[in-house]
Amino acid sequence: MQVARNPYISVDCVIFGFDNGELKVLLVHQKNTISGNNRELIKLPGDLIIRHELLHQSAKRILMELTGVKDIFLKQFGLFDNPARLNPSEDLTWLKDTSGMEVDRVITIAFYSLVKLNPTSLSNLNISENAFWHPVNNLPHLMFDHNTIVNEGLETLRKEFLTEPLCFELLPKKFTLNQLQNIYEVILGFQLDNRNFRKRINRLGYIIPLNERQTGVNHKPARLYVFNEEKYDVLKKDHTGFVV
Amino acid sequence: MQVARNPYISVDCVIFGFDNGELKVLLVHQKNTISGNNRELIKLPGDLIIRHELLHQSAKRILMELTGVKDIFLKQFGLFDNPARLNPSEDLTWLKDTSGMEVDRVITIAFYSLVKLNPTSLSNLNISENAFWHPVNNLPHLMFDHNTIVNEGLETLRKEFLTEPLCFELLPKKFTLNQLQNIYEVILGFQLDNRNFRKRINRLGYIIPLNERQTGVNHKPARLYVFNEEKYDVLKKDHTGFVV
DNA sequence: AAAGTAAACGTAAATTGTACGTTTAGTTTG
DNA sequence: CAAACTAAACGTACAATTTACGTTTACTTT
Repeated sequence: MQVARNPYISVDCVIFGFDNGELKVLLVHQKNTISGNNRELIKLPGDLIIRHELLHQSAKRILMELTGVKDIFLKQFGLFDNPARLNPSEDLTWLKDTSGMEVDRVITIAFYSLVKLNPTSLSNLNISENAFWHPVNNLPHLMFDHNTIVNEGLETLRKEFLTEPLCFELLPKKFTLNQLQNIYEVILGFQLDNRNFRKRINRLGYIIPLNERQTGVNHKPARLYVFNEEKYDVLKKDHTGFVV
Repeated sequence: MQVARNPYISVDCVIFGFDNGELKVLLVHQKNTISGNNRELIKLPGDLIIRHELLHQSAKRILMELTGVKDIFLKQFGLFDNPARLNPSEDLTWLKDTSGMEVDRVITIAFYSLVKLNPTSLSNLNISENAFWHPVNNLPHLMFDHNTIVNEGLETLRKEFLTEPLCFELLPKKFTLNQLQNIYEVILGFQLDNRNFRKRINRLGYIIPLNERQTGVNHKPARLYVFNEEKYDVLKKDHTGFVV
């Protein structure tokens, strides 16, 4: 803790990981160094900000230190400022111990992100032995108000998933329609009709079929597609989609 | 400035007012008390937060002091934390003068709201002579990064307007379909076909026709409708509306 | 009584949504 | 090498919604 922190403002990151059909969250197992307290402490990745640091930078720094990942998209989605959100006897003691500062009230700004986990990337977080992925369902008890933060993050993710092309964060450059459909089913939480899904995708005009096919599968190989962001931007511009 | 402030965190409010077909923003004209500076200072309603205050409370307090309005819905939509957002020679001087504190960096949390302006309510803000409504188009130069904050607030408003029943914030309990349509046209910024608009509304199932009619108009009086929030909640629950 | 004004109803074609059945192209197995 | 297996890919019929218009109705003003 060499660098000067701001004792009033922290950042917490809700990093969702899509792991082969299951949605997970990145958590950190905090070694409990407080004397006389033996409870397991689990929390979201987060920290007090450094004095003149941009909050996006704080979030990136925290993730970099923890996982080694750079260039992750991060979106601010919430503010948690209830003065009672820190348990005075436990959380504040912990904060004082680890930050070395007098802390009386901390507001936290929450960010979320969505990354894909697969054998070659993040599934094995060797960088920090304290970080681990946990399914979003059946979360353990987290420190502070972090259970609430995860739930609001999940709500935000589902909402944004319907209006932003977040799905492509989870796909390789070239993907099959079934991979795309699977992601929708996992995030939205229900099944879609494959035949109607294909028709819808083909109508969109910005998910482009290639003359390439899947390899290494033991059945008819599927056609590969790419997302054309330029076409997306043009076609979405005059899309009203108004509901009420 | 008797109460202890937190010198790192402020709140800014982007209050949109719907004034008979025109969208306005609430601004405050700041009397310039800094010696040797005669520029007009205009800004959003905002302030440093009080030490242990909830940020929603800060926003409500600021609006109450300024306009006398209570019970306004407020939604956090943004975070503005660029250390360079305050002009050191001008903005920081002003902040130090008015708050009486040493200030080196202030992050601000932005909230927005939407209220209706009409002769009997807020159009004439007698409560504070410094507050005034200004059309969202052709905004003057505002202090700090407040022009940016207004623009992002407007973007958020338009987005949320499409998925949340915000329009009813602007309507009396009983309203005509043309009043409803007018609000959509002003906020979204384009015209709608009246006949198709009526059909869509009738299909929704939560905007209920009454056996009452408009009075005091010099043409065929329109039927009055009410918004049924309970039906809305039920009907919206299983509305996927997914777009990709 | 006629003209003016906005409300309210209606209709036909195109597009999209929904619920299914069938065929195709590859791999694996006997 | 043919049969079985697996998932991909195509198709069809009907319902619901969207889109672009024309027409009628009810009230006020001249």
